[in-house]
Amino acid sequence: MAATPPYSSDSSASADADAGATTGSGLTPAFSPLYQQIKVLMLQSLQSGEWKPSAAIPSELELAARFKVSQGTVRKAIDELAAENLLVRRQGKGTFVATHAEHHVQYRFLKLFPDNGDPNSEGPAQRKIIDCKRLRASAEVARALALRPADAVLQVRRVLSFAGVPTILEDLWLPGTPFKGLTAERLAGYDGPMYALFETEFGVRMVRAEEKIRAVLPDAEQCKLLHTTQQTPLLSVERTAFTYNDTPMEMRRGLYLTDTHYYRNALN
Amino acid sequence: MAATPPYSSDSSASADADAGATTGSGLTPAFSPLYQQIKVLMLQSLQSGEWKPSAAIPSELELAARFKVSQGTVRKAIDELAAENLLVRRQGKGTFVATHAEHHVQYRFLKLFPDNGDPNSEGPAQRKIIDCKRLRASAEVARALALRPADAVLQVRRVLSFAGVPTILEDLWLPGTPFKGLTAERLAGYDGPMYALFETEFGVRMVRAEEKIRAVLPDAEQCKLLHTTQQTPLLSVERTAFTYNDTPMEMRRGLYLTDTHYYRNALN
DNA sequence: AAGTGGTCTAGACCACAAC
DNA sequence: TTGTGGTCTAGACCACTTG
Repeated sequence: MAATPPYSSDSSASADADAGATTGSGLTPAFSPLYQQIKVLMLQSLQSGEWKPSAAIPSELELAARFKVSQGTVRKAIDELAAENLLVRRQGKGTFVATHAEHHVQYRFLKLFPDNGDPNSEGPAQRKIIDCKRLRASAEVARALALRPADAVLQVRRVLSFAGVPTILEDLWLPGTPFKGLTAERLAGYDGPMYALFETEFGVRMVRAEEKIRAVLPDAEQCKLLHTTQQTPLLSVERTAFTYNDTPMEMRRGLYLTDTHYYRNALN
Repeated sequence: MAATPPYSSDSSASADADAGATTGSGLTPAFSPLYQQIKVLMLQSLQSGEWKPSAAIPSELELAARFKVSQGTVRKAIDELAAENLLVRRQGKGTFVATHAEHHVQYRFLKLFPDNGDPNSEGPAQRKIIDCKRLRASAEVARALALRPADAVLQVRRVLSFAGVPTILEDLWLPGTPFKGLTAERLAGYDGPMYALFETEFGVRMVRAEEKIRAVLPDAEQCKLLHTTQQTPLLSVERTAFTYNDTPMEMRRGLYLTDTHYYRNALN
């Protein structure tokens, strides 16, 4: 890029791939700025495993040289990836691939907090795997995971307790193929967040998620596991988690007891 | 800034105020980059009403001249303000002060959606003011609004219906002083979002909010207003909304019926 | 054609961390 | 001292909107 001016027709941003600033098909000029093309290339490095969770990526100057653009342009690409929580910048040290492990908050996607608002006040959660079995996807699960109906899925049921009090009952479903080999023992033996295990053991990194929340009453079995009554209303939290490329990789349904905890959300 | 180098001790970013790059009190050097100081100055222009909701702010070059910095520096300040939804950029037209009115989504802070996920499918909500009265703040409300207990507050109760079905029952409390003159008639006569009325009539712009969500069972009165039974679990959504400077300006408690709707949340 | 935001560059220098 | 991210600048040019 040092030789060719920006916005020129020669917008080959890298040696191995031409992202193409304009995919002119007549409709929708689809102009894409250079830093967006760089971002796509970096996303590929993340997805392919070239850059692994918690590892440092090349320095900005190195990347600028590799992609033949200025440092400012790769900075803008990194800025966006950092804003999406895919990368973490550390001044003086480098830029690192984000991870669900070694994250100072244990559960990044868990929005349930004790009434006093301080998750540290109750210590780490106790986890108990109730069940983990292989079965065929129901219509609902298949839709959520973009599978064919009756494809193999893994189903896990577990209970989370805080200060010894059962508070969350979770059922979750994972696509069978990427998670082949996952067992109840494997889950029980791991002491970090589940999403951290997915990263290290199966190379699946959850990037974002969506939740649908409702108020419900539990059935008899759910009551027993949560030590509560059928008259106690619970939060039903249905989550779909995605890897790169918006690929759904987990469907989860949680029942939250909210007598001593609440679901916190920030609106901007 | 054109004459003095960056990071110099003469970091007076504007003619009328010296934001001071370092408030050196011995501890915590508190280094603040230039664009952050610019951001603070722009925040003051927003807060003081110099720049009003939906109006255009000066162009980047004008601001650069006013603050005696480069265009890139004011861009970075604007970038952050836009990321916080305080400003909206429109290429070719200018940068505008964000507003709760004329926003293509009617209720920016309302996260309840119909099961099909499309809020347009059910048309606009019907609003009915049940009550609007002046009273003294309870301990809980006083705490949430940072008032003294027994200070005057306004209490409003209303019901929102979708397709004719009562779905949300809301109680909300506003500090008496800033909202002096607000009446049920005033609320009922306005057809835009409540937060838009707050902007135009009282000069109060809600900037962000926090919600605490629980599952609850309604009492008899709540049941009547929502046309439901005491055995139907509801979402209790407790919201505190803030203006500039993190000043709480509204406390609200909503009861959401979630048999045909759900609360949607995006996790990043 | 003029004005506004958006992109890109090259270079200088600061803050922070590690050796 | 070196290397990394972070800030700031000045200038060129592109994309979009409006007259």
